[in-house]
Amino acid sequence: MLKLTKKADYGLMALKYLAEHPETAALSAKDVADAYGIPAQLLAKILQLLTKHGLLRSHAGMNGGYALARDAREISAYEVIHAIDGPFFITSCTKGTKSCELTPSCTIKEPLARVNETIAGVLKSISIQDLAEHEQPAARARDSHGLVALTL
Amino acid sequence: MLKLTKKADYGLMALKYLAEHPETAALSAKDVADAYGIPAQLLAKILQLLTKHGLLRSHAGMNGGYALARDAREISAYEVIHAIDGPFFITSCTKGTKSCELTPSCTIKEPLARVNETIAGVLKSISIQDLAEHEQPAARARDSHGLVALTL
DNA sequence: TGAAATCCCGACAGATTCGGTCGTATACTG
DNA sequence: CAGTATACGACCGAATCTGTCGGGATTTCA
Repeated sequence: MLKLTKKADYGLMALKYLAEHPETAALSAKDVADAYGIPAQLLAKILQLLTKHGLLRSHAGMNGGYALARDAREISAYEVIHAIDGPFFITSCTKGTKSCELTPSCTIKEPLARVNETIAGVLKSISIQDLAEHEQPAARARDSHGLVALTL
Repeated sequence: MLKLTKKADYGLMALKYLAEHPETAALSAKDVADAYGIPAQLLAKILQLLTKHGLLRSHAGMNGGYALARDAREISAYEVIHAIDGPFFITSCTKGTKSCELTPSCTIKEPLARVNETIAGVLKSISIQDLAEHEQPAARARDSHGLVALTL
C-alpha cells in the first residue's frame, strides 16, 4: 500500500497551516484542528510529537500554541513523517540494521533498500514551504511524472 | 511507515526465485515456500493473485506449478505490488479519483500526489530481473541516493 | 479409471496496528 | 486564583494484516 498514516497526513497539514500563517505568533492545536475538521486531541498529540522532535516550538498558557521551530523551507516532509511514524523501511522485514531473522534468505531487501533511499530522498527534497505554495507551478516542461531516474 | 506488506514481499521474492530458475518449466507454490521458509498456503494465494493479474502462468497437476508469464525484464516491481496490495496512494485520504470527502480542506494531497507518481515511477523502473541480479552493480558513479530530482 | 499432485477460492480466527477518546497533570497568563 | 493551553499515559474499538482450514477443480500418470 505504501501509504502515509492519517497521523502523518494530519501532521503535514498542520505544518502547512502554520507555514501559511506566519503573522500569528502561535496557533493552538484546537485552532488547527478546527481549521481542518480533524480531532483536536489527536492532533494535539501529533503536534506534541513534532515538538519533541524539534520541528515545532510550543508554548503553554493563554495565547500559547505551536509555531514552526525553523523556516518552512528548512523542514522537510521526510522529517515530519519520520517524527510521527518513525523510521520507515519499504521492506517489511527490515528492522533497524539487522537483516530479517525470520527469513534469512530474503534477498529482496537489498535492492529495495535502494528504492527506500530514493523515496526518502524525494521526501527530503520537499519542504513544508513547498506544500504551502500549493498554487501548482504548472507543468513547466516536465515529463509524465516529475523526473524519475534510478541508477540501480 | 510507507512499507510493503509481507504479502508483497513474498510475491517479489517468489517472482525473483522463478526468475532465477528459468530452466525448470514450473515450480509449485510449495517449492517456493520451502525455499524461503514462508507459509505455503499463504504464498499459494499470493501466486494465484499474480496469476489472475497476468504476471504468472499456472498449470495444475503433477509437475505443474507457476512460471513467469513474461520475461523477467518485462515485469516491474510496481505491477507485483499493485497486483497484491491493490492501488496505493501515499495520502491516506485519496480514494480513487475523488478527493477526501471527510476533510474537504485537505490541500496536502495535491503535492503529495506528485510524490506518489514519482514513487510509482521508480517502482515501475525496477524489474524482477533487476532483483534477480542481486550482485550489486556497485556504486557506478552515483551520488548519495540514486538520482533524485523532483520538479515540484 | 483412480490416485496423486497441484492449482483455486472463500471463510475465518488471531495478531497487530491505527484512530480516536479520556483523564489527569503541568505550565503559563492575567 | 481562574482560565487557557500543552504534556502524557492508558485505553478501547475498528480496521487491517497474517496465516489457517476446508472443500473443490484440473491435470498427470500408472
